[in-house]
Amino acid sequence: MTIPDTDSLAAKQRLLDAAQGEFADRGFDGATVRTICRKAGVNIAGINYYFGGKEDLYIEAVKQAHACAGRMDTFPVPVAGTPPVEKLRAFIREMVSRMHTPARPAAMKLMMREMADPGKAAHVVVDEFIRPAAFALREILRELLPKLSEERLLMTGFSVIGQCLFYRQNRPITELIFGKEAIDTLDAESVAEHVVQFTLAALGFAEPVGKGRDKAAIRHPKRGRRV
Amino acid sequence: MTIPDTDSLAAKQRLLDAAQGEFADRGFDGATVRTICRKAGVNIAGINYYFGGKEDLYIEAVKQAHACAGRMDTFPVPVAGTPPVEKLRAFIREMVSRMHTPARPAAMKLMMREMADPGKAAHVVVDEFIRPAAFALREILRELLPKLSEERLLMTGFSVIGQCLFYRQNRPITELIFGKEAIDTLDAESVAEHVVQFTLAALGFAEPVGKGRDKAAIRHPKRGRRV
DNA sequence: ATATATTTAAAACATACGTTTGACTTGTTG
DNA sequence: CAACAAGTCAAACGTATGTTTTAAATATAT
Repeated sequence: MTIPDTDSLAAKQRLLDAAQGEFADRGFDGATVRTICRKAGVNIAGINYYFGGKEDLYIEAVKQAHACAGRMDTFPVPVAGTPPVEKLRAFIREMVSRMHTPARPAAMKLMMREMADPGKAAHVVVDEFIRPAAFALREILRELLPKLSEERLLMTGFSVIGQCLFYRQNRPITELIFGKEAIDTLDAESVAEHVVQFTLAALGFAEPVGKGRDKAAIRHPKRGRRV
Repeated sequence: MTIPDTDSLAAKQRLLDAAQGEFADRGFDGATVRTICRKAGVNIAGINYYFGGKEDLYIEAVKQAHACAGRMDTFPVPVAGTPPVEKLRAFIREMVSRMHTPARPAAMKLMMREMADPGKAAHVVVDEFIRPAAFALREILRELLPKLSEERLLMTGFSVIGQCLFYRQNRPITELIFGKEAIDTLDAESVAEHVVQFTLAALGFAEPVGKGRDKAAIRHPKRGRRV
């Protein structure tokens, strides 16, 4: 029995990286083992040798992707006593930021693809990435709006997430409608600011959109409830 | 030259219907011409005979789908003089309704799939289905909030659409997270009501979520701006 | 009624895919 | 050195797919 040397480890890792890119760009069916192996500089047989088959390679690629993209439960945890409004603001900022300019675009792309129609690797993404974020948001909202029913709490969370996901899930379509240039001008900061204000206003913690003086209205609400 | 008789029309139409279902369920690559032909009760050669190939069949299926799903620019046009708030309310209701319980589920599914990663039939869907709706919404919002910049106008529209699309685009994932039962209880009416109130509150035309008396707050805003 | 065009049917074709095979190289161990 | 396992490689295998071909059946028009 030999301990795999650096070269073989590198081969396996190159395979995973190439797979991540190809699966992200073309999906499970669209990607071919031949292309992945060529991009990785590994022989065709390498996939079956190291992973046992295309499907196992895919699952491993998704696992690595979700690890690389950063886990949702590692959101910057606010210091104790942070007002819930600030927690919500931080959550939205982080969410929009990760959607807009992820550290590993291919990894994020692959994860989103797996979310779009969940396959055999979905539960991994959900368990370690999505669910913690969803529950964290729900707790923030519960703290913010204690009187809200569970159903409304759920839908309110969906309203927040829906806004954040929209720009990533529908970017190609929005570019087709309004032109690539118009969409490109919407940087992560602007989007985050907008979603924060839109959401806080909807919940009564900031001036309504179109009132007040934009960002100033967010930071110093005059009619918004205090927390 | 002969006019196609009813049987041949039926064969072509059966092919289109079967294609719509298969493409919707399995995507372009996942669907096979053999399965489509079998479901349509037509010989394998029929696809190439009637449409010239799988791809042309797909495009035709998408065209028929967008026609069946109802064109977005045929949204119930409000009577002249309708307050913009009412227009927005009607828009959201129609949008959520069509997303939640479409008249032709397969058709809607196929359209959403084509939107998710736009292919050769995307421009058809965009030109005749999506763009009119997007522009209509923008005009409603412009009328509602004349002072808003173009950029904010765009993002506000995205906030509305993002909420409406979320439930359809992410239903499988939400079911994985919160359980199928919890999601199933969110009927179209509840969702529409919530999105309407959330949005109107964000724009300053209704009570914030969690304040007031739910629907009553929507219909009789006390602090909301008058229109 | 005959000729022509249209439609249906079965089989074959060419290609691309995931996988497997078997030989060859390399590195470690007794 | 010999033996053995791990890694690498090119070639082949079996299968599924979209398409084409060829021929028969059916309908339409003159």
